Amino acid sequence: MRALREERGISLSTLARLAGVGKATLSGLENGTRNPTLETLYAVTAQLGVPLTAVLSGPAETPTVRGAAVSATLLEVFTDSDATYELYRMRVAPGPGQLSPAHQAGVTEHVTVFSGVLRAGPVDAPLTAAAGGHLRWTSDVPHSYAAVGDDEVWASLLLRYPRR
Amino acid sequence: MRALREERGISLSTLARLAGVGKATLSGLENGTRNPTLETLYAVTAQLGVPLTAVLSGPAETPTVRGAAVSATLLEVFTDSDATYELYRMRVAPGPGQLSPAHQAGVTEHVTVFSGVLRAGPVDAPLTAAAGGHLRWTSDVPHSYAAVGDDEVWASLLLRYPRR
DNA sequence: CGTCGTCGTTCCGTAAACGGAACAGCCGGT
DNA sequence: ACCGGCTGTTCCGTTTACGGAACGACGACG
Repeated sequence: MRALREERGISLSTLARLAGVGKATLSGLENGTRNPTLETLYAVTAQLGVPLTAVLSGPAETPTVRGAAVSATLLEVFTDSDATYELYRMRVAPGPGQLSPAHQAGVTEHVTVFSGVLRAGPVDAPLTAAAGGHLRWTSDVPHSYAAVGDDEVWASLLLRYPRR
Repeated sequence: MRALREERGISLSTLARLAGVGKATLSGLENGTRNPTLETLYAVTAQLGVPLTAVLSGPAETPTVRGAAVSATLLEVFTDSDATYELYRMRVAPGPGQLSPAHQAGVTEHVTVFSGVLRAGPVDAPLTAAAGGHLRWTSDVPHSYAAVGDDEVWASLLLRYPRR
């Protein structure tokens, strides 16, 4: 935490002012003598430009399963300027589902389901998620997308390309 | 958060006892009327068997306006390992809307609406999007989220932090 | 050697998060 | 209808995290 601040070359006083927290708070936070609220912690991490998870010792495991594909309508809504991320809005119609070939190595797919039930992932071991669920896998193998049941599925699809 | 508990079939009272926190605390936590300390949050998530990152959400990104009902619920679904992107699933309830303070300079917000009509963006010049629409703005100024009409809004929220 | 500016820590009154208890609502059994 | 046990919410006194101010330490400058 302190390291994050120091490698940016800003003082405790400055960071406290920028983040809108007291110096006493930030000092105690860096020394581990306080038990911060989320609000406080976020104010500081946001100012440092890192997500909360960057300062939490949390495991944040990555249950990487492989494969998945879209049998759906993809609407590209955003591509990052340096093209390492692509965000899509996805609709999967009821039916037999669709297959997607393997992407380049290192590509990760993130799917968040908003309505319906989606079965997606590697063709040999697909995952299932209902509304609110989130799936993740590395898409360097063939993968599939299918709506479970009679309802269409709406979801967001985020493609993450490896840093070049 | 509440969903995590309910899908395990345990009551609020039971979880509070197992996690060693007060029922009032857990109740307020699930309803977004508290700003929990890390200690409290960890006690609960550890008992649920999920990492802290599984429930990190709204209060941090859109700090709960004290005394007011929270109208936007954020569920973090994914944080990139190098911490330049955060993907959220967002629900905005009908009502007066919710304000979010300015983020650090250079942060861009991307919102894709899945259902309902969302009015969001800088407080002085908000944008509107219906299902399928996409909004984007730089979030270094205060911005707001509000559902237009009587229907709740479901959307994805992508936060892009500047490359360091 | 004094003075100034900034560093990070500590003190302290205030605001709020905390746990326990009391509460109303709902069900199932008698 | 009555009760006992459960649900989740609200009330309230205690604890504690909060920010502002005061503090000593250090370095730069005259």
